[in-house]
Amino acid sequence: MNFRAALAPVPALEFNLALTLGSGQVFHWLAQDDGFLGVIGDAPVYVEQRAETLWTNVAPDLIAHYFALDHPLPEIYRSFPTDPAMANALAFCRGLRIIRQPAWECLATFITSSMKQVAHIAQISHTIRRRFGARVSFGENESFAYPSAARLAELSETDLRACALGYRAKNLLGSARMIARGEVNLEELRALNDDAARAELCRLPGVGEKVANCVLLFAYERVRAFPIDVWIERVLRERYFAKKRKVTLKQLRDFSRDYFGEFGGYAQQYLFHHARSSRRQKS
DNA sequence: CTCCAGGTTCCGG
DNA sequence: CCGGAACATGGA
Repeated sequence: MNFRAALAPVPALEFNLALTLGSGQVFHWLAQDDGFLGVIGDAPVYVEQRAETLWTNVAPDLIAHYFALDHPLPEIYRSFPTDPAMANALAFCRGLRIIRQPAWECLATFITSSMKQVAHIAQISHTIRRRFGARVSFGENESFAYPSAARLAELSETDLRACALGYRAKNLLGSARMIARGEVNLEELRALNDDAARAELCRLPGVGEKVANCVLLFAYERVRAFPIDVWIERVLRERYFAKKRKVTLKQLRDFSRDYFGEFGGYAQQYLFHHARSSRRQKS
């Protein structure tokens, strides 16, 4: 591919690109050549990793910001609790970073994530992008930006159900319309503390505590947010409450908030990705 | 065919 | 606050 001759370098210490893109926090990147093809906002992006350097067609600053290359991983690792489950997850996920996604596309994809496998979420994301998003390209590469809330707001529920969304179509449409009308302002959320921002997100249809925490973590840099999905719930019950009979969701929430600390979101993502990877290996 | 997937919402104890 | 049920779809 001729475009690869013009790639610019971005220093990237303590970073594993493939691990980060494959960890279930973002869903639209596709493997191409020795790297990945995707979109950041409206910019078509190719990025590949060679040792401790990323090579890309876009501005290095854009890449460094999106992949959160400024997050202090050594400090984050030191903050992790020292228990066997966490140690295994860290050994498996070293170099995985929590990235900074654009808020709306992160929110929208997690609204469509409920009771869906990661592969399905990616499939839905690509269908919505291809049908309703702007086509962007550089050289021979073509990608599709995620359609804005205003764009989705003008569609019908039938249009979205045709993307295999099922009951999630109503939620995505309802949220897009509330945001398009200005009833919820995703930019103003940045000024709020975690609890206030979470409460604001939960006003949207299809957004409960888990989805709100994913959005806080993956789009708002709230690295303490600890989403509890079926995988993490299993990990917590099996590895941290092994002896207990009845453990409620509230107990799990309280425990994880206190136990995993100021970078709990990182701990959560490492436990999540490790659990999911090792489970799929077995079967 | 059955089971499950990065849940949310509503409803009765 | 807690447990159950309904809600769509597709892969294993």
